[in-house]
Amino acid sequence: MARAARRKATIYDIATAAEASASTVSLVLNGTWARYRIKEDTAHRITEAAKTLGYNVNLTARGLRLSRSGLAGMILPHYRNRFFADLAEAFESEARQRGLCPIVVSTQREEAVEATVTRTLLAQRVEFLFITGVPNPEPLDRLCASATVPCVNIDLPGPGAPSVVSDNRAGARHLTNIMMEKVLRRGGSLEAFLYLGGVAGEYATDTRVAGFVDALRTKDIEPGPQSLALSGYPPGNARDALASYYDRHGRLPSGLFINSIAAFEGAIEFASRLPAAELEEFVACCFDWDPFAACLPFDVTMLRQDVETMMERAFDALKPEPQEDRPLVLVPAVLAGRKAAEL
Amino acid sequence: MARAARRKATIYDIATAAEASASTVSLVLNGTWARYRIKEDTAHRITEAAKTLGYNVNLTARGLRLSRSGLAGMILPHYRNRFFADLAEAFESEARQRGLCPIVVSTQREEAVEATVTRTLLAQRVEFLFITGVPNPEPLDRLCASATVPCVNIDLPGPGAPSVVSDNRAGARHLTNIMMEKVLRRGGSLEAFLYLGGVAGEYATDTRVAGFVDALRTKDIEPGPQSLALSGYPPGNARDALASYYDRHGRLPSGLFINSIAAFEGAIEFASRLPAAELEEFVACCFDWDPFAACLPFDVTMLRQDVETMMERAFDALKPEPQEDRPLVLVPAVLAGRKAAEL
DNA sequence: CGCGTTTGCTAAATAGATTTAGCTGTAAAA
DNA sequence: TTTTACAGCTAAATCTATTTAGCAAACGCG
Repeated sequence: MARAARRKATIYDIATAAEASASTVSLVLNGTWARYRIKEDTAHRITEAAKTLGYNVNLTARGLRLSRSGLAGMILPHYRNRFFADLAEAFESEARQRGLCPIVVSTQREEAVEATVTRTLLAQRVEFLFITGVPNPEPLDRLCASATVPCVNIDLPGPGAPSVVSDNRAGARHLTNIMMEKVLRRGGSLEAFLYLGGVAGEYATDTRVAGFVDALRTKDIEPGPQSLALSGYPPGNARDALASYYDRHGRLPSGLFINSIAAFEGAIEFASRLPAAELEEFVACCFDWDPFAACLPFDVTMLRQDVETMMERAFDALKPEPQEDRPLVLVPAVLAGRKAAEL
Repeated sequence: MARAARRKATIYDIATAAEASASTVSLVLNGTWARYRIKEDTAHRITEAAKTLGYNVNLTARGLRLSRSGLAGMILPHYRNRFFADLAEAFESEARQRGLCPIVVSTQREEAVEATVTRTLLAQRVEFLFITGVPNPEPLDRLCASATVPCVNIDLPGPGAPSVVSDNRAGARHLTNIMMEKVLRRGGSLEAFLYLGGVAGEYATDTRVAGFVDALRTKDIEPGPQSLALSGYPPGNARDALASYYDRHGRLPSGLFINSIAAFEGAIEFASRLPAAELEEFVACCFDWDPFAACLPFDVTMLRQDVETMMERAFDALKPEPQEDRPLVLVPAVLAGRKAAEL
């Protein structure tokens, strides 16, 4: 216990202990010793010494020598919903399978943070960077390009790098179709549909709205601007937008398309204050999944984005041959949760 | 555009471009040049060259030289609930404020993963490691100790390192008191309380159960083993445990104490299949918060663990003087969400 | 002029690993 | 006979940034 807080052991310490050179230690510890025909006895002495000294390789030194950090970077807005949480975990799992150490950093959707975090990750020499949920990834793509670090845009695409996104349009169409069917079966009106949340001009929102409109048009309904409440990300905005709709119409929409889970938080904040009877009269859907949201006391259909496949595609996009022919990869989303089973 | 994919610029490239030595470049780029009386003109030439070459410091090289990686490590089970998600974000924010790059890695509650991830982070030379949600952190604490890397146990404590946890007992007592009051006001029975979820023998569960028991005893009720369904973490287990209680008693418990959000997921899976009337007859609480869970169609009180304060305390525990006098820091949890406002 | 100080900068050591070239001698292949 | 392969290992170069010791020129002062 005497001098417990001494320096960490290095290959030089092992070399001394095992009476060999540092190079030999390196070769042995890297398992390349067979190729370099080092005597089994020597190898054994070295591994023993390493164990005794509690040796742990210094990846900083290795990284410097090899110009490979062994780090895989990803930035995302936050972890507070299942989409990003699952995305982060899928990323970690894929990175680890490839022998890389994942670094995931959240940026709270702040442009300044996005830029500084990207710069830091590039300075840490991450071997590539996944950029998730950034409305305009182009400046970040440029930063990566100037550092010659490959990157992929996820969820929100950009022209500066290969991009992987959910098939928003098809998914939204599907969700809307399901809502329409349900409303028709109840004898409700398709005219009173509302799209809630998201940001106009942003790829994900625009493509989902397009799918929503696609579906309604098949029933000869042309949703006007009053059917679109693109209130942004903050839950409070969605709550207020829904409250305002309720005030204007004296009731909830017959079909509510919720852009994403953040808007859902706001919607439910308002809706849960209404009498139970009113909730039974409407149908909702959300382009995201959450286990609790799926159990709320009204009819809600949720779509789960296929984050595992998205991650696989993102790693594919890193491969040597740049797939110039398909810089934008669409991944279908899947129905999820309790209500999905009933369909 | 000719030779775009060349090597990244180093201080040597800048030295060549600015006709100075690498040392001067380093001094200038680190802002220490005033102290080393380097001419303003030289400094200017160097910063210009750095900008032109798109220089970005190599933190791997710096880390090797300084024996400081600038990395802050944390492991946690997953990101899929607000507790861990918020913890991760609080950690990132605190780490960044200290000029460190946060590395958070999830371990899926698998011991093997916990060990290998810890080893990897130590090899990356993180400056310290926060160990979160690990039932038995001791082996990991030992790994850190043998690498002379400070660590802190969070959420689940251990004797091997300073620990920071929520004040589970006081929080559980508080929640139970609230439930008892509500049940009494409704004229219900305090005998039919159930504690659901958690793992017997695990610190968090045991201390929460203790608080639950504390509160009931003040009303002269001694909860027996039939009042404790410590079904573990998987939501499915909690669902089945609650279903089994329902089968045996023909109704839900009058007061349901849910150990954590994971068990809540299972509970709601079962409960949401019951008729609405049954849900109105019972009261629940949970030692965790979730925005959707708080809006479910029955009376639920949620406690939010104060992750921001927990993180502050964890960083405090890193300070030079080891606070041997209080190796276990208790952080009070706070009532949260919609129902909290009604109290 | 001589001695000491200040200015402005650089050479060299250092951090901990990886990898290539090479040491010396023998035996097999060309 | 010459070349090559092999044995088992090590010295030395390399990766990039930091930091200290110290050099040369200019300057000050009596």
